[in-house]
Amino acid sequence: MNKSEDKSLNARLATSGFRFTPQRQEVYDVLLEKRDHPTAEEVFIRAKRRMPEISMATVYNCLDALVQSGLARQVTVDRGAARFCPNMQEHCHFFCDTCHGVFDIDLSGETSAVALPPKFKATRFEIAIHGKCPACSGKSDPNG
Amino acid sequence: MNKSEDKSLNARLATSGFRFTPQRQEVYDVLLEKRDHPTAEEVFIRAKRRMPEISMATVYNCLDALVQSGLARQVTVDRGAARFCPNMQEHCHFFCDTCHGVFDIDLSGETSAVALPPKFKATRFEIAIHGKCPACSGKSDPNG
DNA sequence: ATTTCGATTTAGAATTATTCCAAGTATTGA
DNA sequence: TCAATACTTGGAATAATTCTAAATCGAAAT
Repeated sequence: MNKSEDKSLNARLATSGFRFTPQRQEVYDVLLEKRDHPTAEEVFIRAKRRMPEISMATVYNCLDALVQSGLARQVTVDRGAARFCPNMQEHCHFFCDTCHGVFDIDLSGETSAVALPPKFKATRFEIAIHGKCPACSGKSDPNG
Repeated sequence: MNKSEDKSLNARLATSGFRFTPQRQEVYDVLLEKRDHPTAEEVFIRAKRRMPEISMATVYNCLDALVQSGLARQVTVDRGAARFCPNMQEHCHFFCDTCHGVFDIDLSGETSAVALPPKFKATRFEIAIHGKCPACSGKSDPNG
């Protein structure tokens, strides 16, 4: 599945000053396999299936290396555990307040034009949308 | 200073099912006095100056009541402590990666038009912009 | 003004998410 | 192969927040 990803993983890590390790490969594979924005702990649980010796500290280390290498994004739902996403295309996130699912929303074609005051220099931006996903649109929000 | 705020504070709390208390008044006053997006702990320290008996648990409780009553917003900088903001006008936040300051950026006049897929229902959105504030535009980023 | 009942406050314990640490292991370059 | 350094591991430590139980307070009805 990730034959083609392998080379780019190794190269990407290397250009950011990181070494290629089996753990980083495994963590990256976990992210690519199921793109449901898992938390570090969820990544840990999934990675353990094929690599039972892996530790939580290593998962955090690997995720950090992937983020710094531009292979994954850290997604912050307000409070709670950080989530991780290997989709590096320009997109934002939709958080379902009912089922707590996280969905990628494409942003291509948007002409974002927030007018910053003079001298403010933006390097990146995040858009988080909260609401109800299709599966939960009928249900009432348990959180009120 | 907040003679006029008082009534609205009381009324807002009431319509959300909360009681008016001196602690909630104090916490709200702290937010209104210095709009630098303090964390719960910073609010706690400031509130203690005039109300030495106040506890951290109460500060969290009050902040939560204010947020639920629509008097304040919780601002999430990625990871780290939550910050609080009494500006309820439509705006987004600019995070300076150098001095870690948080700035309100006006959004009035923006025609945000993120195209959501069918059946997604948005209730609110957050835009976070990261970069350098005017004071830090000259400096190099200590974080790389 | 007094009673009453539920909301609120408090201090501290508990929990959650994450980072730090020291020791052993693996990887890369000479 | 050997040295230097990065990486992994398990566990301790930390940071932020939530929970808990008991005391207190506030609002509404007497």
